[in-house]
Amino acid sequence: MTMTRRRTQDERSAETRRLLLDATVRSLMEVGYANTSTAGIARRAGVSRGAQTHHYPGKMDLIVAATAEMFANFADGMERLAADLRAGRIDLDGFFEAAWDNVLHGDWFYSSLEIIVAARGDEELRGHLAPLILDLHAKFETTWSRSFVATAPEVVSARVAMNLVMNVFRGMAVQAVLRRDERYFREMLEAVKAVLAVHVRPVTPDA
Amino acid sequence: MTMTRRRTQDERSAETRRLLLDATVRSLMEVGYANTSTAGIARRAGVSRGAQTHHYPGKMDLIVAATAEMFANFADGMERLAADLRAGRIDLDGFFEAAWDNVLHGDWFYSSLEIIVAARGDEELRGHLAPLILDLHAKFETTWSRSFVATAPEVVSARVAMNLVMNVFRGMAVQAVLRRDERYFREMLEAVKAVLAVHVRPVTPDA
DNA sequence: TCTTAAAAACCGACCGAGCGGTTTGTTAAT
DNA sequence: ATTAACAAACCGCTCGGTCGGTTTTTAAGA
Repeated sequence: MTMTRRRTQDERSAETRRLLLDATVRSLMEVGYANTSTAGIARRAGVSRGAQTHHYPGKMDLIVAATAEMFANFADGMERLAADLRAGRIDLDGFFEAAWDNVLHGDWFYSSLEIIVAARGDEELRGHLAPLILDLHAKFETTWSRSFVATAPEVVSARVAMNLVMNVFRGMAVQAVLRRDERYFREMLEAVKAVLAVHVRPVTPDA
Repeated sequence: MTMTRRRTQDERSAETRRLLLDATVRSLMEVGYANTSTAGIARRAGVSRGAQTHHYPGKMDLIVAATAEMFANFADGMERLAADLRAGRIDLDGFFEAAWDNVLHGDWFYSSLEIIVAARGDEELRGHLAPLILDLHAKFETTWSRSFVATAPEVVSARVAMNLVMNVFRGMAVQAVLRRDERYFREMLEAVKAVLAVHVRPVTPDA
């Protein structure tokens, strides 16, 4: 028997919740928000619908909880990447390459795009998501301002530079849905690096 | 009676199709793709469901037809704007302001965002939309290359510069869903203008 | 330690609503 | 008379949400 006998209630809850949140993100990635159903999530999680409704009574609860966790994971990942840059383990070029790869191939961007678009016409969902986004954005700014200094802050501040990059990445990732052109995106990425190098440079390890 | 008697069949069809396509875009704007239904479109159009199914048998037909028309309208609007720039009726600053206003407050961006996101998980829809996007993009490039020249083409070509701007606008518009901050977007827009002015300048009227 | 009642986790059937699509019938143009 | 435009009822299906019942864990008392 591979069965784990007598798990505590907390363990059972945590396991089920984990399966459900992972399945929610997977469903958003695979079929999008419009085609994501509570039944589909439960099926992907390998959990009964009863268990799902017990832990997350409504669809909204699932989406919001999954989003909150996903955002936290992404903020952590970016901070780790920026820490590598500050410590000199990677250079500016490697930082942008990794960040873009994370946006394009990670779960975060397209999952959040799905729920952001869904939130546009859903007052309640928007109310739940707005604070999560604000929090994520604040974390980004902290990470970025610790990692970069502007060369000419009066023209383009470090904060504005960060948002420019984020917005270019966002736009590129949206475009990538209907335009799978590796060369085009490489060209764009190089241009972003070239343009940004003028306005911002990574902090040098002062040790 | 305000009734128009004895309209020709073509007139009746054109009118009904127009009402339906307009209603489709309105529905996408108001409730998003996920909550857009054929019945809702017919209701918005003030047309019976029978008439709707007669002209556009499936939901896909409505979406694709409305998208095609919307893209064409947007391409025309941009070309008109660029023509104003080339003719000296507006300056570079006015061009970017109008373009951004069009993205943020026009129907085009958010409607197309809805269907692009929906297309990500829908093979058939993607197949219908991809050529429309390619066509729109080609028109953009023509308009842009007639209106701008790169100052240092070997670093950032005019084409790349255009795509950078488009992608920044895309990203900003996505962000605007959950972040209604006029000052922030003004700041970003000024930065885009400043950064781009280095790499590109409008063609001067040669007359 | 053993018993047992309560609580929590879990299960699956059920429901009304809304969906996209089909079909049958009616009105208007040709 | 023929055809296109329009109308509305209908169908099978899936959705999110609800609910009564079962199993597992927990905790209190003998």
